[in-house]
Amino acid sequence: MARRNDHSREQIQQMAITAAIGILNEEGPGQLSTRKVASAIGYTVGTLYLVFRNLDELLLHVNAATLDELHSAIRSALANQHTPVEQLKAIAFSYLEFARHQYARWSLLYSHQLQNGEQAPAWFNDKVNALFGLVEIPLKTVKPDMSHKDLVCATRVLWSGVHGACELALNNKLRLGDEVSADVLIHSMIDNYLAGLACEQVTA
Amino acid sequence: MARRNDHSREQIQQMAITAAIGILNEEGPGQLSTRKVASAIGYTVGTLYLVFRNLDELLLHVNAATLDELHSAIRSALANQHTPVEQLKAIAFSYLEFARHQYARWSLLYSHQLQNGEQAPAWFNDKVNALFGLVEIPLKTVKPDMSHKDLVCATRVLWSGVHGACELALNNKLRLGDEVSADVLIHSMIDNYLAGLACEQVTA
DNA sequence: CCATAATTCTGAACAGTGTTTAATTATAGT
DNA sequence: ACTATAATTAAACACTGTTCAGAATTATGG
Repeated sequence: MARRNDHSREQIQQMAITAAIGILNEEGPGQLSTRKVASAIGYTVGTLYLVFRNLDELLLHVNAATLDELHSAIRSALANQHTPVEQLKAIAFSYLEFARHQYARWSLLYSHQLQNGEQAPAWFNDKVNALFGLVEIPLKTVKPDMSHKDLVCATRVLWSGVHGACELALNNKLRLGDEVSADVLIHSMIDNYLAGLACEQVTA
Repeated sequence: MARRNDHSREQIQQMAITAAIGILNEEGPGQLSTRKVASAIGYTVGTLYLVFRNLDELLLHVNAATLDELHSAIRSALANQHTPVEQLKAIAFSYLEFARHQYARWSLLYSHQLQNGEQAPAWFNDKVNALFGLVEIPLKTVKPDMSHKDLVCATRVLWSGVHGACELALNNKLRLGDEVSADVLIHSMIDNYLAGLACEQVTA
């Protein structure tokens, strides 16, 4: 059999992405394979390679969908907060919550590396930049006299700091006792880093 | 052929670990396989499974060796620093340098997850704790009135913060411009977090 | 309406992976 | 010397990502 023409290429693409996300959520990253995705959408592997260059490209689209969901999760968490510090914490904790509840997809965001030194496409990088933008807005309110360079720097410090705490805490790599949790780490990180920025302001 | 008895189990174990490190350094994590390690030491896969339970256990030993090297790299960087803040920065920057120069092994430290929810053995966790201990010493000098809980917390915040900055910067996930680098992020992170801790002290 | 061209899709193949196990061989003990 | 024991291999199993010849269907042109 061949030439069913049941779905367009775009439809098959979207079906594959959805199926991959399903497998990721229900069976974990180790169980995701091209054959499994293909059979989940009622096709064979060959068809998958007609629609994606390789598995890497499929995963890139899965990651794009994840970035979109993370973006809207953060935006809705942001809606109820008014002071900039509360906003920054809302971002951090919705990030942590997302990592906890969508662990497989969240970790794929970082574990997935493009091969052969290929660059992610621009539309993908735009999604990443949009996320950093969400942090930059309240940060600029906290310290309006910041240069652009300092704003970029502070944004990345907060992002990678919170990310590192999430990653290591959720992977049990921090040898935390009962007293300290990821939440405590993030509170301390944000409070003290922002306090540090404020101190500088006084002495400058 | 069989029963050569050329090496003891411990020798084969050590040869395999060394060979795995070599492959990791020269060909990258994607090229590491049981057959390759086995042939590099002049044996077949079966012998490897006589000496390690599985590939996971071999990688655990590779990681243990990496932790040891990281420990001694930090200790030698620490030797020339005298003020606690300089010591904390020396730790952070030798961590960054280690990540840059031993990237494959450094990332294996975090990407390698034991399967089936198995726990790392105690002797491995001791090595991790020893690293955190290196941070705790100068941190306690900076702020001697800290509770144990606060010390554990601050240590992990600094560690995961610096780690997150290294990971994301080295993986090009931060969309940094030309102005900002991993070094700048780490300086900002440590300076402001410590300044934040100091501010608290005044107001408390 | 029919022949031909173009496309979709499959199924099998390839080279690789981790892991297990039967069989073989060299050594050690009696 | 003979046997029991331990070391080692080679082959197998079930999987992986990827490619590709060919089959089957649709679309096109005369």
